[in-house]
Amino acid sequence: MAASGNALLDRLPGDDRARLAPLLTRMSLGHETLVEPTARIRYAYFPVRGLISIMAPLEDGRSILVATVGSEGMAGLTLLFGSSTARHGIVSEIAGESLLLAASAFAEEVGRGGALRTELERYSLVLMAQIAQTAACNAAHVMRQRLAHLLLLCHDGAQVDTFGMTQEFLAGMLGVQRPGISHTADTLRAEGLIAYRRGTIQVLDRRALESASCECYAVGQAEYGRILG
Amino acid sequence: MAASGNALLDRLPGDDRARLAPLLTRMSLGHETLVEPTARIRYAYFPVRGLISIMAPLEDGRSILVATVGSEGMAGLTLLFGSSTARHGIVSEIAGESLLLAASAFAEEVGRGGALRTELERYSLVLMAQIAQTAACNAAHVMRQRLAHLLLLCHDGAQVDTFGMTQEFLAGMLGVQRPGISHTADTLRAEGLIAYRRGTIQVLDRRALESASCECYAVGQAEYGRILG
DNA sequence: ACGGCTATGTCCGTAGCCGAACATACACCT
DNA sequence: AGGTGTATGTTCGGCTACGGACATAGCCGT
Repeated sequence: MAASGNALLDRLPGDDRARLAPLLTRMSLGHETLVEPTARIRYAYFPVRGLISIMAPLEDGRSILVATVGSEGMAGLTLLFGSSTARHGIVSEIAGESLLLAASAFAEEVGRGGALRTELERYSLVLMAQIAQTAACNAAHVMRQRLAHLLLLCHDGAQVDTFGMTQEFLAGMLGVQRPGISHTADTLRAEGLIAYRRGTIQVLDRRALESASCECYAVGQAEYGRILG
Repeated sequence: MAASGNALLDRLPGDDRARLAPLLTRMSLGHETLVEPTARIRYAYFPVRGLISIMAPLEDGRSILVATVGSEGMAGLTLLFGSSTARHGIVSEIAGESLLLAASAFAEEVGRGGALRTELERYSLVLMAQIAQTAACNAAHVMRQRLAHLLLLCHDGAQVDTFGMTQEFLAGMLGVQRPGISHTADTLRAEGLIAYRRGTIQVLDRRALESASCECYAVGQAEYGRILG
């Protein structure tokens, strides 16, 4: 069977994948909200390209990024533990494609206690570590580091150097003012790390971007490798 | 059977509790580190009094609070998903008592797929929501709100109005400078919300403390009620 | 009673970010 | 080609917290 492009699915044994394959629907996602906070989660999302974000809503109307999901993971993980009501927003931030599995089919599959359940339980550890790292990051690191971190995640998700992303969206995810992003992005551009124009960002020097980022990007990668690699 | 004092355990059916009871060891905890990051998790901790914190380590040596565990929860939750290596520090911040369950006995019990496993899977949703809220909180709220939030959590854990806690520890948990806590705590004292002296804090006006706190305290309570209440 | 440790109070200059407004300029649509 | 909407650039004062230092004072030991 051909690889799906999603790492969680592609690590499953052949028979599990064969059973799941006909239940998966491939869908193109732009920049759009997939699930609003407090809404019902209708699907589990397995990205193959693009970037999905988990956003925590605040009373003042803002929503802050707490984790991202690319082709290495799954969005809608609370379904695994029987909760089909979203506490957080699930937003497609970078256009791409995802494999969708209806909540009912998902529940049936993980109820079998097979490989997918085991895989997702481990993935939940990774996600929890990522969220915890974000919490520490938001308390300890400055905007330049956090922006570089986020751009690396975007770069990974997009799987190409150039992807659609506005400063407005970046500011919203980090919970900072848009002019702050404008200024910080400008220094990254002046240093040759990135280029951008009206809604499009291009990564020019990924290595330097990793240096500009805080440790949190590397920590996330390492945790994934430690638990699921 | 008498109530253990830990809400997770006390919600279990009688036969599950009877099976677990002889395996639990009651232990007094002061202000001490229970598990260092990267160390083996030897026990699951079910607090009955006191407050345990989950701390995310940073490269610079600091550790930031990402969640707290009181008598409503359990520390060492990664054991549930088969990970016995701690990514985060587990620290007893406020003296109290916990029921300890050895990792091997814990694994055997949750391997049965009984009530404890179900309960803990739901609790993991609560914990994940709490960590996500901390991430948003650290990005969006000022020190006064965050300190009030933390003091409320301490108050809940201690179960009395007066408990041992230094400004140094508070500063470490929030990832801020100690003089900042000194100044902020002073304003709370001037307003009559708390009193303190050398390592001891007293909550005088809990209602006002809730008003001074950000929404994050109430959100945490609500999520617990929604998922486990 | 005394000395020493630790917790707390206080100060200062500086950095980072907020909050808000306004100016510019690109891209799309007609 | 022109108009419109949106993305980006830029400025400003003000506030919060940093980072580091030093002073005070309560508590514990001997």
